[in-house]
Amino acid sequence: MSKGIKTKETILNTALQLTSKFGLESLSIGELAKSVGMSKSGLFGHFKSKEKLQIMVLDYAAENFTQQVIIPALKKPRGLPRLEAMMMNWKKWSGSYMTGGCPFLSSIVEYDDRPGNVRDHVKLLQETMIGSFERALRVSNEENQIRSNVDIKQAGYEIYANMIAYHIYSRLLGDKNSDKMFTANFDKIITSIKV
Amino acid sequence: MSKGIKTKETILNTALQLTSKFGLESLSIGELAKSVGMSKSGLFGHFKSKEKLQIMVLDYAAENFTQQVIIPALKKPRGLPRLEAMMMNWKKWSGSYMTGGCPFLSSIVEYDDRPGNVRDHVKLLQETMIGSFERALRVSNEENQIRSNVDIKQAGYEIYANMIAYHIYSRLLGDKNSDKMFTANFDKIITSIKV
DNA sequence: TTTATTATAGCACGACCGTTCGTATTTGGC
DNA sequence: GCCAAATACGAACGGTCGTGCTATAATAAA
Repeated sequence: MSKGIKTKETILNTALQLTSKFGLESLSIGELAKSVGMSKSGLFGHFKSKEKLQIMVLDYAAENFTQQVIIPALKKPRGLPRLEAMMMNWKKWSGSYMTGGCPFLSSIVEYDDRPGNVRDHVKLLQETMIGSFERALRVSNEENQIRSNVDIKQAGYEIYANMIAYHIYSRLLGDKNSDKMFTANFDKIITSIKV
Repeated sequence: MSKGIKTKETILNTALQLTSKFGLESLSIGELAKSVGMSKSGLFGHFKSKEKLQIMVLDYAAENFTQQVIIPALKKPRGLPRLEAMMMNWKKWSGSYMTGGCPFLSSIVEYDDRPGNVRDHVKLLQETMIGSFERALRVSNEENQIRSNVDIKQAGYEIYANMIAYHIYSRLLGDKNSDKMFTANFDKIITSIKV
């Protein structure tokens, strides 16, 4: 492996941490270079623009998400157990950034009203994630774990809602019951669709 | 009324619109002055720092929220009808900013990991809003509209989750069914706690 | 080891940031 | 209409932003 992509990895790793704390927009090249310990122009050379850096950070986070949340869940039985594993993995993953929260959430909100490549990319990644949940739900349907008339998109929406709310309750509000409420709500959603 | 607070009102009005689109942090004094049509230093004189401007924008938005969401709902009967009215008013209110979404959401996410006055203020305002929902739920309890063993904090959490998810589904994902899913989820929550 | 390529640093650029200051203009009370 | 107070302006400050350019240092290929 060439040295180039190795430092790139280092940069993205630091960038992801900063993003999780300050958001994708506040991620500045100068500050990032300082954190990594290299010159601004040296770092800049790896990405040809700030926008490309942002998108690479998003992809890096997505890859991270897949490895930590999706892949391990595939070891569980198809359907609901797999979905539940995803939830638990996500909770652990989003809490694993000591200084910040889910690296996507800030990007979601920052760019939801700003057309452009970054917004498109954020949107794509969120759709992919929600798609994973919906797929698990469809499989649950095939396996007769949930009622056949369940509205899968609606269930995915509710699951997603639970994740975001948990994030805000635990991070902004600092509610010590947020873990309990997250689990209770997820259980409630599952109970409402189970056969 | 003195001219000073009249222009201040104008400034805050424009600032709120910009905030709803770009977030509190991206709100720059120069850009804001240009939008309002006055000099940067002239505008700056009304607020003694950027942080004070940000907090005033938050308070202005909160006042706006109270007037458009809470007050009108008070005309409805106590308890659940009032809560439902709040939801509908909020949906209309958060969609009333043509260019952006709920002016709070961006601030919530931007500042959830950054200690300081802005964060404290955002937190306070969110707690106040959620408190309004919880109060309506407690009244619903007194009026025997919901079961006496309902966990009010949990119900407030779920209602809040629905609001945030609706926002993201409609704004970022552009899902045309988000209205339907929002209503369906709210109804589901209410049904689950009703007597 | 020499060579070609890649990676990094240093410097400078124009633009914008929040903020301060001195000065002009406008306003409201008398 | 006068005068003090409130309001607005223009210019400038030290910083930081993203982004080029050029030259040097480290690496990979020959």
